[in-house]
Amino acid sequence: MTETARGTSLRYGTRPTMKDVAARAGVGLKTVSRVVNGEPGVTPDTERRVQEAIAALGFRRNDSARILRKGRTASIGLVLEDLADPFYGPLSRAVEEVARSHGALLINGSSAEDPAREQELVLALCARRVDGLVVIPAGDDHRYLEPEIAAGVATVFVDRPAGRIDADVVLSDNFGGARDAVAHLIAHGHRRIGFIGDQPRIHTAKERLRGYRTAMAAAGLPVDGSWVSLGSTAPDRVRSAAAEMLAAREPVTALFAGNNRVTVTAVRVLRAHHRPVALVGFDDFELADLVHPAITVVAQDAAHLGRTAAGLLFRHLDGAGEPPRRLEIPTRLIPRGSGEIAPTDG
Amino acid sequence: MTETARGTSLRYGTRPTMKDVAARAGVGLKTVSRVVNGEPGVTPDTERRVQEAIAALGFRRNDSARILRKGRTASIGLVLEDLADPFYGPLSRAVEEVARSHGALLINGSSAEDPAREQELVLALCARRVDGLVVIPAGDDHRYLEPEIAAGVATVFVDRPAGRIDADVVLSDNFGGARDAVAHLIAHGHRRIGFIGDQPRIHTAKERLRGYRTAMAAAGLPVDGSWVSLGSTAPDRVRSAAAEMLAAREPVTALFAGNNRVTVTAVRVLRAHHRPVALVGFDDFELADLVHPAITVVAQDAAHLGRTAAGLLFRHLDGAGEPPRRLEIPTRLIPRGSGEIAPTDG
DNA sequence: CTGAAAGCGCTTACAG
DNA sequence: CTGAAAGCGCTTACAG
Repeated sequence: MTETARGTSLRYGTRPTMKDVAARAGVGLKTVSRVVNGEPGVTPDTERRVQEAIAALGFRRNDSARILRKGRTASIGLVLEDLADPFYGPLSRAVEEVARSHGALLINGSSAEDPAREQELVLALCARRVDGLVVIPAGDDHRYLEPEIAAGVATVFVDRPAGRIDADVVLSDNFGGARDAVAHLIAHGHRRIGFIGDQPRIHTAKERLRGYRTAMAAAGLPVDGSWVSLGSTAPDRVRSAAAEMLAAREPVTALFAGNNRVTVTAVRVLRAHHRPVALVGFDDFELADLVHPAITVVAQDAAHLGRTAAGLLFRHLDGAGEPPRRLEIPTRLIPRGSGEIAPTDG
Repeated sequence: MTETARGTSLRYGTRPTMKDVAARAGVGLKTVSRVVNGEPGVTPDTERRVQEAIAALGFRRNDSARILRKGRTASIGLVLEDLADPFYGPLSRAVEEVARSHGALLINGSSAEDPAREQELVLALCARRVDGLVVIPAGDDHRYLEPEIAAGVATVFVDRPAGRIDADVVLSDNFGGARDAVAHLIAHGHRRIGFIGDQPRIHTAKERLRGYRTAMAAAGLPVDGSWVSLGSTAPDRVRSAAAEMLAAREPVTALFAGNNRVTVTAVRVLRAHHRPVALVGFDDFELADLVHPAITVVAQDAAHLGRTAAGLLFRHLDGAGEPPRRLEIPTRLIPRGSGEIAPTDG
């Protein structure tokens, strides 16, 4: 714990290096490297001396230096919309587990649904030389990533496809799930069904709208323009969209909510409404079965999305030279009550 | 896009360096460094030539090399229990925002409540030379961190204190919140109140138990041993603990649930129970107001915890040589219905 | 079994 | 305004 003859120290803010360990143990640098990395070819006696020096100095290998020399950083980046959103927590954790099983760390960042911030984050991660990227894109033009991908940064998009480049993508079956949800409402007798979704520039919103329209068309039902409302999922916007559909001369008798945030607000609006209205929401959430009526949802498996994307990423890093793929994860309709309410004509 | 005379290339997996840019632009290395870092002292013409070379080669500065030379990595580590837990999402996001405002990236890891995994993660982050650490500890002995802290890794513990070392910590007022919750139930007429909490080695569980006991004692109420059950928060364990308390000869008339996972299971158990039982839960959650009866909770502000911890961390990194502090974030009782149910004697 | 030299891609300190 | 040399802390390739 004291200074060595060669000036090595535990001074605050200064860390011992392999050189310091070598000097203290009276061996060469390479021998220290061998011990630290568990390489063979060191006599037990030498090894002991090196270990003692390591312990005495509190040495810990500087992985930044190692990374610079080796080329691989053993870290991957995950860019998503918002770490605080309950949909992305399980997705993140799943990516982390896969990374961990490959000995890699995870650097996480939120784009806040801002394309400029997404790009800034992604390029910062590339500058750190992450081995790969899992991206839930906010923007719709990812040509800025082309040089990085060409330089070897494995990249997989999740939840939404990449824009204007050819890259791996793992999606939920947004179209099929939405179609099933709306078909379910139709099967329960509804003819006037409203859809409140996220901003139309978001891929999932577009796909879910397409599912809605397809189900309506398949049943031979017309879609009144006032039944569809895409935009921000902020409570105020959703609230007024729902209020409008419910107050029309011929009001909707059922609502299809385009994601979990919309569903939560829709539940609050319907609770205050004078007449029962059916509801199916895209995305499951905790306690959906305890609300009254329990909420029928189209569940997507966020952890499955994350696991699949990370798996694809590491397959690339392990050298599989496969062309970009598009994988789709199925969704599941879970009837719980709110989606089975019969239409009540106003 | 073609090879230069000096062999620089866009070959897959190989990235151009400043040296390549310098060669192509016909300038020295230091000039490229100046342009890349926006340093003054470069003529417009030279700058243009360098920029052209950068664009042509698709150069992006390697921050690993930069970090090695500069000493600071501009990244901090966050070790928590489980990224998928809704309590940690907002906390993470808050830490990320503070890091971002200081130009730092966030490396995230889940300990899965395993002390060995916590240590492994923390030391891996130290080896990467993160500038600082925000730790939600799983273990209760953090002496392994002493050399790292001495070497200058700023460290702040959140949600639970560090074990056997003196370090900054930001906590919720677990004791006060629990005491308020139980006092609330007592004020509504309850005398036999059960407490189901997390494993007793976890600091928050101990503190909340202390709050429970203090409130009971303050009201002059005895606590029967069978009314307190600490352990895993897995649904099965919680379910049987609750069932036992409700089936006793003199059953509890109210439950205090020690965290959000316990609360969720308690709600399910009570829903199936033949007689109304009051419930207050520690931790708020989405839709708590939509369940019937709406759930009375003691809310803690996870984002506030994260923001405070990260703020403290960067104050240290910015050179404030303050001694370790212990900050406490207040909790808030939110009455919604389940906590105001009167006792019904069996 | 052991170690000196070169180099990873940058920045720093200095000289022109 | 510009650049050659040294060095950050490791690993690689090689020689003894």
